[in-house]
Amino acid sequence: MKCLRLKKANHITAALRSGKRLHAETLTLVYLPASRTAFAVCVGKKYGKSVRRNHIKRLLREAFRGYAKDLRPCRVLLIPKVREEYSYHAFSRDIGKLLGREDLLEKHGA
RNA sequence: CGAGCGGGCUGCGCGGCCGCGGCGUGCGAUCAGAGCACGAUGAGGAAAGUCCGGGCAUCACAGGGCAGGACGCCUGAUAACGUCAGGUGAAGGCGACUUCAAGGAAAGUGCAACAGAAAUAGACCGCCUGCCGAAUCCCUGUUUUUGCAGGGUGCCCGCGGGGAGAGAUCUCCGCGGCGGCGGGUAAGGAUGGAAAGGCGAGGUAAGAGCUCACCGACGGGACGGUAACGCCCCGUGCCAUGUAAACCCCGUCCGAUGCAAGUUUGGGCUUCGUUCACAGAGGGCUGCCCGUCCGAGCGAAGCCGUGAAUAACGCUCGAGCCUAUCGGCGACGGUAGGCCUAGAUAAAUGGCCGUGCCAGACAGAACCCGGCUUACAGGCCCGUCUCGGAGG
RNA sequence: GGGGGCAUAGUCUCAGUUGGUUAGAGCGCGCGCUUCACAUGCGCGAGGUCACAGGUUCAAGUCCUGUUGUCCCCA
Repeated sequence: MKCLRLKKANHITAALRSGKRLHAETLTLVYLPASRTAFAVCVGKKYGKSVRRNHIKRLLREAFRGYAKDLRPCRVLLIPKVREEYSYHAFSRDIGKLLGREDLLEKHGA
């Protein structure tokens, strides 16, 4: 799971510049095919104070974790949309929907 | 029973599955890593605001003066403090108790709008009193002014008594009013945050600390207390308002910068230097001055930019925590025993299910401590505590 | 993480003296005049919890303390 962290600043800016953007009800997902799978979450100050921001990041990581194993190698940014309430279920459902639509998930066992 | 006051504690619990941070052990084994398994461990009372105080680090071993800043009843605690404890005083509350940046306004300067007669100082009204009823007022001239001269307007009202006169009326005295001028006074006066100690009595023409009692103020002395201060006695007739979170004075304290401090390792370029001495420029040490250091020994300084806005160290054992005991009213300190309790770097604590009354407030470590301040759902405990009601 | 600044009318730009009684100016907005009409010009007018909460003072936009928002700097 450690290897999934996307840290390099230039990687993030490259993904933001030339990656493909997918929109869902609760979040925006940006991805760029790469040799290794890595992801990052974007939660700035506009989402609230530190406790609230940390909570959003945890929910996003937890939701993405469920799909990481089956993902084709690419770099992914997760950007939530500002709203009153956040939940694990909504994030998980939307990530699954977006990844399935782009056919990024390998058929497990195929 | 009701309403309060003060103090303290806690800050969802349990079970299951999946997942995260660094650490240890083992496996693994590379150019360097990584990865896997197991184990214990992993946010707060405020981690927050960054308002104070320290440690620590660099600048110089932390220097002198000015400027600047902070604090301000007393005593103590402490590494230190603007914090804490115990007291003093003042204000508030029936009370338990609470609150207070609480030195100096006779060292000096500034400010005090509006209102009000008057604002740090006085006489507008009023009160009392003396003289007067062309008192006065207006104009002109003159004079430094007071004033003087001339002209004009104009000669107060009521009551009582006496006198003169035939009467109309005139005149004198007393009292009162009205008015004019002068003097006394600071009792009273619509204001104001503040009005020349307060209140009562005596006193007086009216008044006034003018005199007296009480209270207050000021000065001196005795006693108690380490002290702030308290209390008592004596004296002074009483005199200078407020503001120092205005400048200021007095006392105490403060070097600057802050872990993005700073330390370690490697590359390139430029500049300086010629080993001593002197001088000048520059830079650092604080805003200024002084003073001082650097400017070297084959190095130094500056810049660039790569590793690298992903290196390592600093980075967690510390004025540490827990228990017992002793000293102290207490803050706190001593002794003994025990314990090791996050160290991340886009940054770790979450998700789902079950369950317990309710879906659980404020909120997330970033070098570390001591405080302060601010935010906070709910729950629990303590007290010879206070007030009110009822019963015995 | 650490250090520092700012907040006054309408998401505008700013004054406001040593605390003093009515918080002003420009642009904008509204109305009227001018024009055939518009622009310009002229006149009049509205519009303020001085970011919020306490305190000092007789009196606070101003002084002090806390809170909130916003901006800048530091490897």
